[in-house]
Amino acid sequence: MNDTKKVGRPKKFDRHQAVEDAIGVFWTKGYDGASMKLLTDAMGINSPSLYAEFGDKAGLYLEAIDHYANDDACEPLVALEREADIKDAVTVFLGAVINYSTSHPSGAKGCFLASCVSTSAGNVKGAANLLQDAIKGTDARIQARFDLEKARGTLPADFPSADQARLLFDLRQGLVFRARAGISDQELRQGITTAVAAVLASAYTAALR
Amino acid sequence: MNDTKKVGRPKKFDRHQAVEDAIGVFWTKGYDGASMKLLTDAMGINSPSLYAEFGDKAGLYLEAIDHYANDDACEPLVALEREADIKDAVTVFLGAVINYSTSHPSGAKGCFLASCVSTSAGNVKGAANLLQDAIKGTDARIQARFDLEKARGTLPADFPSADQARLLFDLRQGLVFRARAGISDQELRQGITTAVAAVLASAYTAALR
DNA sequence: CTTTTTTTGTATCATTCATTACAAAAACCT
DNA sequence: AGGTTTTTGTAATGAATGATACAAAAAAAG
Repeated sequence: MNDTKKVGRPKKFDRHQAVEDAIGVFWTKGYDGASMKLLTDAMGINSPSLYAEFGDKAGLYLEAIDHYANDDACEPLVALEREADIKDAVTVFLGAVINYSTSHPSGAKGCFLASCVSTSAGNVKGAANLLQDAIKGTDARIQARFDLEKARGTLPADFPSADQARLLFDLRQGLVFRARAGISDQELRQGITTAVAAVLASAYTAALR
Repeated sequence: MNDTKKVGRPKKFDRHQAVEDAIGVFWTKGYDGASMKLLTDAMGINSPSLYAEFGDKAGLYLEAIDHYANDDACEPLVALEREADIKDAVTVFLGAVINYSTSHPSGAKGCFLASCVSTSAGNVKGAANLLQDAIKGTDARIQARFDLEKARGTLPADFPSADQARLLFDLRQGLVFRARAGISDQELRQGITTAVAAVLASAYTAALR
């Protein structure tokens, strides 16, 4: 991208990598638990560099949230969009959520947004807004998959895709909450079938209403 | 209970009230964000009294979790058990969750367990275990209501009450997550009907499987 | 009334916190 | 090479943190 040679001593760190390292610390320790020492150690930079790059701790945090929320490569969502069959898609989505929240490479459990940012939402200015945007963005991305399926005729035309999208995402919060508490992926997986049925059930019960 | 006169200067605080005041601080600020100053101010005691009573900050925290998790009077659960009709019960349960997580008297948003304890689960020794117990206890309490309904014949005998209980509780985490992010109770309420249908749908779709 | 016991209140402790001053280092520019 | 610019690394800042020491206070016991 912007690898154009600039005057002055070159930076020793990659901005994206630094933010992702910071996410790992925030995610495991929470905003207040993530001390500058933990952050700089994990990011491999020293505090003056951090301050020059991100302003302050809160600035880094907001950028971490933004980076995390706008990561189009989020595995569960990609899986939801990848699988051809809608039932498979929802199933694989939930499986990916469980993988993600129980065995993330960073070692963190749960979800950065649900298990860290939510706690800090009222305490770090700007965090709540970013969190709301992330939630609504994910709702919309899930709904888009359902809408696609309606266009294909695989889901009935009156399938309430917005409602069911929120429902699926809400269910996900329950899974990552359990994962954060230390419940095993094996135990979590037992609920997948039920959840898939609940999310897609309105396709079958619609006629009954 | 133990109001038996004891020798020595009497305590100036009520233990239960102090713990509940502490919960309010932890809930809004998180474990690390809840400083001793904030805690002692809210509890109306000074730090030596706090340390004498609870050992240290972590001790107070664990007691707060225990107190919160074993509160049988939890409004949403009481409502779930109170309503005669099962559909009404689930509807009122979710409504109570929304009230609770958007307008709690303490001013805190979300849920103490989902929006505070979950973040600290890996960082405060003992918290994760208490959290798991709280989750499984709530699962069981919800399931009991479904089982009661099966015994009454209102729900079919093959209604998967354990699975649907976990589903309902997971859905709840999604609601309190949204509440913590600042989404209004009005907006949250729009999803209730869909959620109720999803939780009880297997009663109607069972025949189709 | 004195002693004993327990809690309170104040004042303080060493640590850790987020943040910054400043000089050496490493690049490009002329 | 000499000058300019930007980042690094070290070291230090004041403020806030969790936790205590200790004396005064308030009750029952003797």
